[in-house]
Amino acid sequence: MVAKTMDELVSLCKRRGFIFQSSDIYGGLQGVYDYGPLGVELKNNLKNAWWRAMVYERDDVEGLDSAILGNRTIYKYSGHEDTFSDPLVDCKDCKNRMRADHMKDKSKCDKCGSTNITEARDFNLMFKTQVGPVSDADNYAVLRPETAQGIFTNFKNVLDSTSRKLPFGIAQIGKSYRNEITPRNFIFRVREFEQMELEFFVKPGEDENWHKKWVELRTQWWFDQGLSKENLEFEYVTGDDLAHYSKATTDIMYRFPHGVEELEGVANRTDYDLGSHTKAQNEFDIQAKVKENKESNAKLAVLDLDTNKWFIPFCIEPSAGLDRGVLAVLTEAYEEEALENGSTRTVLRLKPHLAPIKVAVIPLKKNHPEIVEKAKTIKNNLQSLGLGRILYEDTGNVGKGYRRHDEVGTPICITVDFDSIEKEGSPVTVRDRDTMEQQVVNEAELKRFVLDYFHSN
RNA sequence: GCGGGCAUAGUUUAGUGGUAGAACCUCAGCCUUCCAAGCUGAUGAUGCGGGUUCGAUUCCCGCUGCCCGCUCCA
Repeated sequence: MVAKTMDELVSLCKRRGFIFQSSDIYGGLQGVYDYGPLGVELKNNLKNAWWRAMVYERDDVEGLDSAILGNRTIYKYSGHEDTFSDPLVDCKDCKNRMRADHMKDKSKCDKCGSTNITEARDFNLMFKTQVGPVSDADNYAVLRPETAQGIFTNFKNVLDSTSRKLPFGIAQIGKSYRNEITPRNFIFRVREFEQMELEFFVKPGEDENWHKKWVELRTQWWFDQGLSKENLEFEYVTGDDLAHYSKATTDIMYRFPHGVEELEGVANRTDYDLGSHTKAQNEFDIQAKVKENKESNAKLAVLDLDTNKWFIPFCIEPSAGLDRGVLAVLTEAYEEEALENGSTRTVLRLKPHLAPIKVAVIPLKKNHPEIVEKAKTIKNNLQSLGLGRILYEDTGNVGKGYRRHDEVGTPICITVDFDSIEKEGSPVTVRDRDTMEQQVVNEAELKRFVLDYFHSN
């Protein structure tokens, strides 16, 4: 009995404190959302899982946290100033490209008069902001439209400080900003969003194999986050649909409530970015079509030890939307389960490592001092394991506590009852979210039990 | 950006030109020895701004936000 519409998710997210409309008390701000008490836990858990897999568990990736504000010159050479501009119309016949708001006749190509033209396509505007006290139209910085450029512009810094050799990657998680014309579908398409990007640098010629490899690795990672095979698809982006920097892109698509859409894009960015940002471009055999650059002060190249020649690496980019990941994980986990007695329960079957609350400790009677004290002691002991948030839960009765935690995805609930304070070994009841089954565990074994549970799931 | 729809407690909703009822949730207390039980009580809403009117949550206009289609690509 799976029931999941976007409305159901939005409602649950607000009710339980995962995600709120931003600036809500002043009418909201289009395409901007805030993460609440449980949302921040879920998002951080997903983020940490990515960082662990991409940085800690690999020997060929370094981390980075670059600034959101950037010198606009970065985006002149990255190609974003040209492509993230005003709404454009393309003529399919003569390939003429026009600004929609400057066209003489909105239905005809200015150049050849053909009516075979595309809709006005908005290449998302970048956000600009004034830096420093002087207001000057030319004196502005931009909010990055992708975290990637911070990686390319720090390429030499990272190389110089870590003595990396190809192939190697630089990983970054952070906010990006795009002035989307149409934010839509909850946190799917928004103006402020968070990306998890890896730029993986390889020798030209090895790029296509690495591209394939990264699609596989990233797909497996999404499975590890609980997404099921039947809800994932691939889309091979070709021709005009490719981004300006890409030679080939494979999109990892997920079946969201509103349709099958991109969760992560794995692009072969070739030598486009380093080639665009490097100085002395003509010293290298740059394959991508890049703009002439006389402003950069660094060579973004590596030395080929075999030929003793400097060259610009190719770059494979797995770029995932963190907010989209949160939405996918929530979509996958949400279930209205029909119970035998005819009632239903809402349960978020999140992978334990993603659950916002790891364990809830519930006193059977909230006004029984000894039971309450024992429950709080157990809560504190489990908290010290460092697994994440452990919650002392004493609202309502036990059944109510279970249902409440089913709904937010807490994998296990521990109930402290009279046996726990009267019997030898202080047994408590451990109740499983997915099966609703219970088992008795002595207090002394509880830490081990919980650790084992989270390590094996 | 274009076209269409919507906006009442946290959620789901009822209703009215005379300033709003409910259910669930939440909170306090009682009760309760394991799956949203019961009893008592409590908090809480007409998105924002203007107009018409004696009086607007209701009618009109504007704004904002959300949803659907076009569009998109993290």
